[in-house]
Amino acid sequence: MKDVARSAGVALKTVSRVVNGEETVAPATAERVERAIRELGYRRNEGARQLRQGRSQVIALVVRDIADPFFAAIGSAVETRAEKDAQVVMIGSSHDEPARERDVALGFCARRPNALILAPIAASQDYLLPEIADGLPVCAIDRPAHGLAADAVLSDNAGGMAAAVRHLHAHGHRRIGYLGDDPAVFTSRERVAGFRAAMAAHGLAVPGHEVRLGAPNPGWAATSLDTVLGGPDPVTALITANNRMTAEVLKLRRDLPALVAFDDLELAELLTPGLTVVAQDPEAIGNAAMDLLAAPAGQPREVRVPVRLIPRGSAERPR
Amino acid sequence: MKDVARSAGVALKTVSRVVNGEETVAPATAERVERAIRELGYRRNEGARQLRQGRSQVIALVVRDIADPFFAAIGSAVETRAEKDAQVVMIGSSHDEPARERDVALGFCARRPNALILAPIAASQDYLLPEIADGLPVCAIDRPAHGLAADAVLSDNAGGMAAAVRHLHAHGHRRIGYLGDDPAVFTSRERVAGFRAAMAAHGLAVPGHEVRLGAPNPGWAATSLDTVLGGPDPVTALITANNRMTAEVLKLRRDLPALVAFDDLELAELLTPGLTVVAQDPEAIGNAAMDLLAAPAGQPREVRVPVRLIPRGSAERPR
DNA sequence: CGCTGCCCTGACAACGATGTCAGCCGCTGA
DNA sequence: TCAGCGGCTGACATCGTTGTCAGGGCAGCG
Repeated sequence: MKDVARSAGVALKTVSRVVNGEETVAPATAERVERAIRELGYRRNEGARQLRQGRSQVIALVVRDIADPFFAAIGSAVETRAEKDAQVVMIGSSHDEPARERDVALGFCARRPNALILAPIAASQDYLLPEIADGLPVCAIDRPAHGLAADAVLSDNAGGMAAAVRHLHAHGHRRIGYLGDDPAVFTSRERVAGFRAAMAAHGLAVPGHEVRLGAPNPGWAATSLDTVLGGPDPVTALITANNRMTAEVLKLRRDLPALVAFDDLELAELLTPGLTVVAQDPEAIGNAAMDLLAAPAGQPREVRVPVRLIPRGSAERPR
Repeated sequence: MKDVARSAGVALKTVSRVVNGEETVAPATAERVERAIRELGYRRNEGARQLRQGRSQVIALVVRDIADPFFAAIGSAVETRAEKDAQVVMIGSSHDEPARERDVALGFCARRPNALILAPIAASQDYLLPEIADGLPVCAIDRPAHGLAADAVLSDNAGGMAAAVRHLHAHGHRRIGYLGDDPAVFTSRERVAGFRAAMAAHGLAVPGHEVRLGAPNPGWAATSLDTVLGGPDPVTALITANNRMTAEVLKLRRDLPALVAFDDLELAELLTPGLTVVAQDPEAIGNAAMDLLAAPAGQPREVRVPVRLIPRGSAERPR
């Protein structure tokens, strides 16, 4: 900047004005400065700018795993929105480890981002309290944050399960098995509660052994499948409540009963039969988070993003 | 920092020393400072640090689309490596638009990252020359950069096609159709050249109409399929050279001939039959890029990352 | 002609951290 | 006793940018 000023024969401040497109510079002067900028290949140092102005034009995004298509899609939506305001996105993954969530989030905070979007894993995010006190807007996605007042954008988990049950019921199923995640997980609790409520609303019983909640690993998936399908009176339909469980189940058996899966999968339509899913809307989640952050409020807000049932065959015809 | 210094009764510089873990601070003093840091919730401002030290601990990553599983996996690998050095990752997508690639990359450069990893789209990346002159290490991935001397990490495209042809040949196929991307794309040229070379090496002819190169949209995929499968003497096997073409082809027909697809797909093993692919190794690409950037050299280097043929059924049994 | 007000420009301090260098203190050894 | 040294600490300048404020020049008006 100093070089530009010297080359154009003006003061630093004038270069600053030109760079920022302020109106109060004489056209001839601006022209000289711009030529110098081009000739010298000058580019503003955003770090210094951030130092002077307080916050950098950066959105920090902490997800569970950026390689997960769901979070990758959220990242894509956030990035598209950020770009409109000349902001950039820092992305980090917690890999479902609380300590890593904290380290990554605090590492981001040290860069003084404009806002933080976080998919909470840890039991508490109170480590963010100093940052929030310092004016950092925080928005939780996928699950609510704990230990602090932050906005949250969540999928309509219960509504999705209601749709799944309604769909299966409409296709004649009365005994529906449910394979979900560990109930320690917030979304798992919401989904299984939604499932039970929907079953009750249809006057359907839910025997204990037909709801299986646990970590979606191959072993647990296999025993769970045996339990719900193996007895004298097996279920005629199945709901898998997350995509890892869905994948395990599909790998284990070709002769599954009617199936609705929570979470869409790439190529789900190419399977035989096509996989009927309750799809979350990651773009909408990312956009909603950006909306909340753009319009700060005194009170923490919660946005529920609709999910959508996509019939593709696996739940519609008898096997 | 000023508050911490006052609270601990020391000078700014001493706080700085403690924060940076320098040895020359008396244990009692360090203890006082650390307590003050905890009590005040002080966190170093990385922007200011960057200003003083020249570069921030940031890796900039520009991909074609972060929602693409291939690039998401690269991002994940880069992030894992970066985290080890307390670096963070800024990710942006060019969405295959040259202007956007440039804007995103230069926006990142303004943050003075430690290094830039870029999946080139534009005809030239010479807009980066000033940054490189300023000491920014740049590494291209997926495709080489043009207009500047930069390291590159590329998949072994030709080797992958050789493996595909070898595999199909071993399973008795002599007439192999090839559906690839627009030859304006670097990887497309490498792959089709690899295909032709491998066919020649096996003494197989490649009639012109059996190689179809174009943008992987539904219309082009349909006419291409008709061309290679429709004549009096249709091919008995097919290679799809990128995952979008693969998806289009799979959607169009159930009764495909033997098929090898370049690029792995989520759930490819669950299709009927399982999809035989030549899988790229995005983690290895991300890691190789980080390796190159960590060990700068005078000369630009090129790393070829091996690909791997994964037989899953679509190429192994007659249909 | 002098005053007012506007347009344009520049000097300077400040953002938060760290590199440089100087200085204080107590101890060692002659 | 005192020079010298090593361990520890602090004052100050600096990184690149922008907010604040002051001031020069000129047109318009009385």
